[in-house]
Amino acid sequence: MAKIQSVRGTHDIVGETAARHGHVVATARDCARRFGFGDIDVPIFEFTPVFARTMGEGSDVVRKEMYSFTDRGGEDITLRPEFTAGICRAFISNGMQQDLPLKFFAHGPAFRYERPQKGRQRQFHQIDAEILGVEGPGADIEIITLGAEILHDLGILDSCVLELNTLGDPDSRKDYRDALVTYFSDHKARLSEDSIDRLRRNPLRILDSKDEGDQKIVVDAPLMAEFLNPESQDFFAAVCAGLDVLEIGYNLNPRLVRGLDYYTHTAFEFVTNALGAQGAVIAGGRYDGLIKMLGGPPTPGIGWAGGIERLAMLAAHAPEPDRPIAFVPMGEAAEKIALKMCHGLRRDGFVVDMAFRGNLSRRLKRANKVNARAALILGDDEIAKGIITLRDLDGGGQQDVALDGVAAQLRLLPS
RNA sequence: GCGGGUGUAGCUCAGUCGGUUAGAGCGCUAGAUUGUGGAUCUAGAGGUCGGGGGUUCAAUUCCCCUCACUCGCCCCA
Repeated sequence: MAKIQSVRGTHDIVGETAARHGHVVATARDCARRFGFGDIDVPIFEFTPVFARTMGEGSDVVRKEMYSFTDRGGEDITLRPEFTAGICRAFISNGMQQDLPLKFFAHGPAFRYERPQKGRQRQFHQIDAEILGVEGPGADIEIITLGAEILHDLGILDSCVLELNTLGDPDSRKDYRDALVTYFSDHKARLSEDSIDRLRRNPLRILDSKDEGDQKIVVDAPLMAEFLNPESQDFFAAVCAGLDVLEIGYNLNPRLVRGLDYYTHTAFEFVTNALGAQGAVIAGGRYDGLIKMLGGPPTPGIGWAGGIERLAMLAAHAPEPDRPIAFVPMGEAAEKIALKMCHGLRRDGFVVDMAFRGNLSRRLKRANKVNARAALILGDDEIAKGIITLRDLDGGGQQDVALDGVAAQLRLLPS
């Protein structure tokens, strides 16, 4: 490593990118609050079993994508590859079952050791929403609606499609899985290598295979719908009906699946075709068996995660921040007065930028660069007269303003 | 983890069929304008041509390895 560089799959988030990321998070959090979600912040690392158990020992993420290490105390630790497991662990650790139902919003970095691509980094950032303790389809409707509304607020709902499916309750799901294994085993000879592997580890995922040969076999595979018991059918119908009422469009996709056993009922993904292979921008589902599996009280849950990098790439530019006022002191006496005046203006709510160096010309150039609305120029001349020069950087004119009238005069500037 | 593409200035990119001091635009610094920005003009700084090794009289250019980015697969947000 001749030149110091960031670790593969990690990126510095600066400037325009930082503004866009901030915009995604702010928009999502604001939206989540309107839906009654409270903030939660859980540790960035957990004991490895928290993730290994919840995501499934056989899943790719656990088998080969986790950042796991032994810490100095000998503990087996893993950087979070997702949010759900940590939030469920926090729910158990803090005895929150008394407060059900609970609705949480979280955001922050997550880590997966994957081959990086655009929209897929090793350190990436997610927004996350979870509803715990609601058995009925109302939670499914609300969590999906929240996702749609965030996309709407970001201005990208129209470029996304909501893919929707149900896995049914555990009984339906098990019956279906068995039927699939039987069916695909009969066609094993013609399945791709990947899918033969999936047959053992995660048969539902064969439905989602992109291999052409697999797809020919999948066409005639049994459908989940045939295995849904009446309760599961009613549940899914209620979810769809709720989305219909809210006029949230969706595409029923019987091949959208979740491999792990504690997933039940609703599975969904908001997908875009604008990001190549990394099309899922918000995805989630119901995980009624998860908290029990972690050793907590049996508690239903549903949630989703959204990729901030992906959302930020799709979303329109972040709104322009408030334009600053540039404060330009000339000379030592002015510097002293400026220090105090700047502070006062900032306390009054103005955005004030004061360059730390440079002559008048230099500082006005900087003012221009930071898109300042106006400049306040204070030199010996002004001090002698007890005024300050207010220069309108849009119009170009300037005027003398009494020192105690600056705030009032600044408010008069047309934006 | 598998298969392909790409790495030249802070940024976007030319270029060298292997040959003396590697270029442009934008940006940056300074001056024209010692207290007045945007525009213009002038000058300047900035590159171990991603890194290492090999072939060669000579490598930024050809070969190998490696690192990073990127496209697809896998997986997923």
